[in-house]
Amino acid sequence: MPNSPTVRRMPTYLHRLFRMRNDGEQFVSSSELARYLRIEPIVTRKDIAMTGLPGHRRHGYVIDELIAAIKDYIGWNDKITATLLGAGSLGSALLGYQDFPSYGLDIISVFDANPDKIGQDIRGHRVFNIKLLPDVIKLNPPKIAIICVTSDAAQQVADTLVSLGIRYFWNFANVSLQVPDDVIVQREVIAGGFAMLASKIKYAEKGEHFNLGD
Amino acid sequence: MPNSPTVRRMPTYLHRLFRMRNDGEQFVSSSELARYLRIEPIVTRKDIAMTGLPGHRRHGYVIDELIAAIKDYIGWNDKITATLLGAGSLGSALLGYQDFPSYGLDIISVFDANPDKIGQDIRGHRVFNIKLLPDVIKLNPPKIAIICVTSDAAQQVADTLVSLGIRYFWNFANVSLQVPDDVIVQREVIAGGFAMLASKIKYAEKGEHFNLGD
DNA sequence: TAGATTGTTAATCGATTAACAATC
DNA sequence: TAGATTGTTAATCGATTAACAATC
Repeated sequence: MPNSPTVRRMPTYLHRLFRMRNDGEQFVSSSELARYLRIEPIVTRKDIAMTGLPGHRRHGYVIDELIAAIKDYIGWNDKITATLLGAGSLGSALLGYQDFPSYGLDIISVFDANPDKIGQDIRGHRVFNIKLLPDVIKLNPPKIAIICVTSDAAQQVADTLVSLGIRYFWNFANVSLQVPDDVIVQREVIAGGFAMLASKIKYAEKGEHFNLGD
Repeated sequence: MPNSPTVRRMPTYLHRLFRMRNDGEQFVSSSELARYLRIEPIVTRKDIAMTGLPGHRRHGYVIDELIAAIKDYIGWNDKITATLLGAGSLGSALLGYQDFPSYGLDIISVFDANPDKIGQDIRGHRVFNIKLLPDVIKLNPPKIAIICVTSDAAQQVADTLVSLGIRYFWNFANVSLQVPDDVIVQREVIAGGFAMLASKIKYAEKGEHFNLGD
């Protein structure tokens, strides 16, 4: 039932709403939020309608209520525990992502195969030897696994995690993980974003026009 | 004219095709690629049709030709020069991204405001003081700017870059940049991916069903 | 009241899916 | 020939956009 374009716009609304709340504002209109995202106000109204929150004609939406409604809609009121696989550059970057706690994401264990990394403390997280994966996960099972290992290693690590009962993955490796049907994988395709930009550049320079889209 | 879902699937096809080529294979069928991405073969055929490459009935597509056609379609045969703003954890992670050169992306300058970072060498790139931005950019103008500074600083940095003539942005900051209409911004919304996963988890645990989607 | 804003219903658009023809 | 695969055309589905009614 979650609708992808709507859900993906939600964090951007939230970011703006936090700032407005900080500035002491109480109400926001759909056109105000839409202008910031550079979309049509009707899209924003439809998005907000998905959360079930009613607005106030003539005044818009109550910012506090809207923040709560959006957070609830995208599941950011629920705490989600995670294990991070791979403490390389991308993994370390995610460990330093200040916003994660406010998203409800709590990284409770970190693994790497590199002896230089094992035992180290990265941003407050002790890095475990990936050989200890089964033991640590059994002792302290996370809800999701964040895959930041190399593309070559990703499938094997995923297999182990599936066998340990992990059913949700956030995959930053540049592969499509092969998992059982009841396992949910969210892929973060950084190459896909760059492909969009590169092809936009290519067509823009040809003078062709196209929808901005995502 | 580039179609978003199609373009975003292209790097995943490529990844698989590189591996197949490595294994010495010459032909690939749409159903083979589709199985890997867990989509319907007709989607793959439509995607490939966008590139204009004809296949061979009974045999599928010639892998070498398909790689070339996809790379051309998403602009990965053209070299794109970039400047990186922000050498924090995410910026450093991108500097270490081994795949970028094969995407045609060449980071030619790196900037940061942090005195601890300035002058340092990060993965072979000297970090410049962001105060030197105008001088360095004028001397060696990049095609795109990759924004990895904090959300607070992103808009100001973008304004400067726009005034220096940069017209393409890849934005990893969690804000919607306000730029002139002729400037193209590709946003990488990591929070959006997590929002998708979190709401999928929420609905999955309620026992509700929904399209897997992205 | 007039005006601004939400919210509903219908129309449009674009992407996916289905059916099947073409052909190697 | 039979079978596998591409490729075309039409149908469906889902998201966006448009029009406008409701109401504070």
